[in-house]
Amino acid sequence: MATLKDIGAELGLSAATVSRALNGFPEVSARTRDRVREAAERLGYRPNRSAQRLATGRSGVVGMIVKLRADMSADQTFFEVLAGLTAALAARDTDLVLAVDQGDDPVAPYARMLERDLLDGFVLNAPTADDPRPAFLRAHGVPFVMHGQHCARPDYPFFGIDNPAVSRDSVEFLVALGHRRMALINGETRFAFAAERAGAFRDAMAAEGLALPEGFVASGPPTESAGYTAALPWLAGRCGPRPTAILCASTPQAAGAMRAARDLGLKVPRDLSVMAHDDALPHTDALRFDPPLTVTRAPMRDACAPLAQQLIDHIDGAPAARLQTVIRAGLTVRGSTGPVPQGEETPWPRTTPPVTQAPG
Amino acid sequence: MATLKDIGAELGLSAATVSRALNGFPEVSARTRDRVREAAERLGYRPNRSAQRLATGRSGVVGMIVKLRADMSADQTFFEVLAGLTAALAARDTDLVLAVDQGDDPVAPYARMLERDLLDGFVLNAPTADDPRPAFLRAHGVPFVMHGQHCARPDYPFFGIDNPAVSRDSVEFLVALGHRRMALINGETRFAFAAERAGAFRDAMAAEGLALPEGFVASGPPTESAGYTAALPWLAGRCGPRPTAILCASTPQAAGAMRAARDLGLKVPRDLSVMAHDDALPHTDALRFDPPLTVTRAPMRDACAPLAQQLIDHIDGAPAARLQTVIRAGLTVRGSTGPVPQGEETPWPRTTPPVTQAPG
DNA sequence: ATCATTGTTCAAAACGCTTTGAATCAGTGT
DNA sequence: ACACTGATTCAAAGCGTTTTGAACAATGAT
Repeated sequence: MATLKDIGAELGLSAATVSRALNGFPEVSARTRDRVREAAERLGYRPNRSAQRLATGRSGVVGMIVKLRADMSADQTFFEVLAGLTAALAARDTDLVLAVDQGDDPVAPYARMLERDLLDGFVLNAPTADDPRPAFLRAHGVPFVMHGQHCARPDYPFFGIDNPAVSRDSVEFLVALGHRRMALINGETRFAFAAERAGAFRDAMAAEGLALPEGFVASGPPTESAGYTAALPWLAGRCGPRPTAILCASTPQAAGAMRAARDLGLKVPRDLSVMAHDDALPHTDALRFDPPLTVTRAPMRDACAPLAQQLIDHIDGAPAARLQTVIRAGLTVRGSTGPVPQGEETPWPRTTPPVTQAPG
Repeated sequence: MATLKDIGAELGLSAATVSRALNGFPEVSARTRDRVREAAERLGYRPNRSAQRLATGRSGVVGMIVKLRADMSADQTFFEVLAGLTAALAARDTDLVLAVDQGDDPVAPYARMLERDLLDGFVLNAPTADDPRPAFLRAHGVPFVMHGQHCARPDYPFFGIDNPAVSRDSVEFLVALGHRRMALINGETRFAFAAERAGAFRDAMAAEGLALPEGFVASGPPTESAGYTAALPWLAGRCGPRPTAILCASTPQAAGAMRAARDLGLKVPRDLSVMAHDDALPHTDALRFDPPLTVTRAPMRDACAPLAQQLIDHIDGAPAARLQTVIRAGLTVRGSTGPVPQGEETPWPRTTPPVTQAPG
């Protein structure tokens, strides 16, 4: 295996110059750089990672904790993220090591990983509303990046979508179609994204002057059956006048809602509009919607490269404030939404005094 | 962060002695070793992995390729193995990095990983009958360990179970109960373990002088529906006299076979004996069998520590021949097997001349 | 001719560990 | 007293990088 010294000897240069040339430092002449690059290529030079890491003081390893369910399965998104992250991190000469965890303490696995190995940082995912991990890792001085965000304005690097906008855009879109009774099938409320979406959904309804009885906000996992179970009583009219539009946190939930409508003889979009947020996970792409589903869309796949980039920049010392990305999901109108049905333009009655709209 | 030199300074020793003391070399006196250990503990010493790796010439990283299905899911056993392996490898100061792969070429992902990073070795799993990976990795001089084995007598380190014995023990057990018509619901035939089990099943039947029409060996994934689909026509008598015992490659398949029996009004074990090989995966533990299932059992969880150990020993230079573990699955008799039903003691008719038993 | 300036390169130190070969020290037998 | 052991310990070299501080050469200005 060729080393820097070998290349230097080959060209009559010092190892220092060769190192600089390969790392693109400005003070080496263009001619030298080219000669070095050529020789490195020719000799099949591969930098020794251990030596690089020793010299730079970094381990070149970042960690991620995989939260397992009791049945030893993980989030559907896991492999998608794993594939994307390993590739993106590899491009920056960094390895990803995983630890699986089944415990109740959210920070314990991080503590274990920290004391065992020296990691350069962590990738966190699935933030909960009162997530203790950011404070814990900050206290230990460990860089990390979050996939998502656990509060509206975090002080750490993260990549997430504008969750309030998802709800707001959806409500406004439905209102423009004349809808006045919109229900929400949300994600699991322990997750921060779900809390944000629910809050913004309520705010948006209030901003439109529309009542929203509590019973018309459900929450559950991103499964077809969760969508079905939530939608069925609403559409059967068991909770009061049925909603004319249902907003779902995930596409499988939307599939369930549509099945509930079908079972009750309701036509989409004639009698009911259904829309969802779409993470564009490959396994849900297989869901064939009829009619095709109107969605707000933000491919999860697109998160990996920025996450890797931002984490490594943060490890390299970039301030967190510069490493925050919020993307706005785009609204794609398809066939599952339509104008409010004739005669169904009445909002729900107010069950409680109107909510005072939050400032801002 | 304390270094070896710090500890040496603290005790008036050289870094070399401290290194030896901590690594348990025999030439340091017991007193010194204790003092060093105490000081290391007190100063919170953690060895710098990069420095260790640079000095020893090893990267401290081993790789594993995760084969994904088209729907971005992996083997059910994946997380079980991941958790066990990372823990076992961590105990030997080694990290596991994963690469996910969806391609058709079995060796391409290994080639990619090799050229990108310098790995100390690989963990391979799910060997197929004509697995090209051992030859490829050997040609590149990369150590590896196999979970399972791709042929009867491999020349590489592996940890696997004695698959022929699984079939043999099961057949002999059923024969002892008087059964003469046994059918096999096997694993997917591309996997080596399934080929071994099928071969040994046929041999064992032949050794008992029993006919085995081709139609009574099925194969499929380890799912309940695969078991059901395979068993139903047999039990309905559509393929000739129905088997009095069914041997399954996995417990979900056994669940399917038992459901098929129930649907046809057959009682287990009165009318049909069912047994299976049990990998003891946690997600299948949830399967409640009624009656409880007779199994050959070899917990997959037990494979991780030996796999890690053998791989690292191999990297350290131990010869492959010393690093091969074959465990014999134990037979646990429960309620799903019983004596052959009265009047069903007749073997299947020979459809072809009796197979000459393979030597050995 | 001299002096600064800029651009390019180098030798050497550092990173923290392992390992080699030599040195020290106690104890033993002569 | 002597050399000879065996048990401990040490200083130094090395692993392959990155980075520092200095050196060198070419250029331009004085």
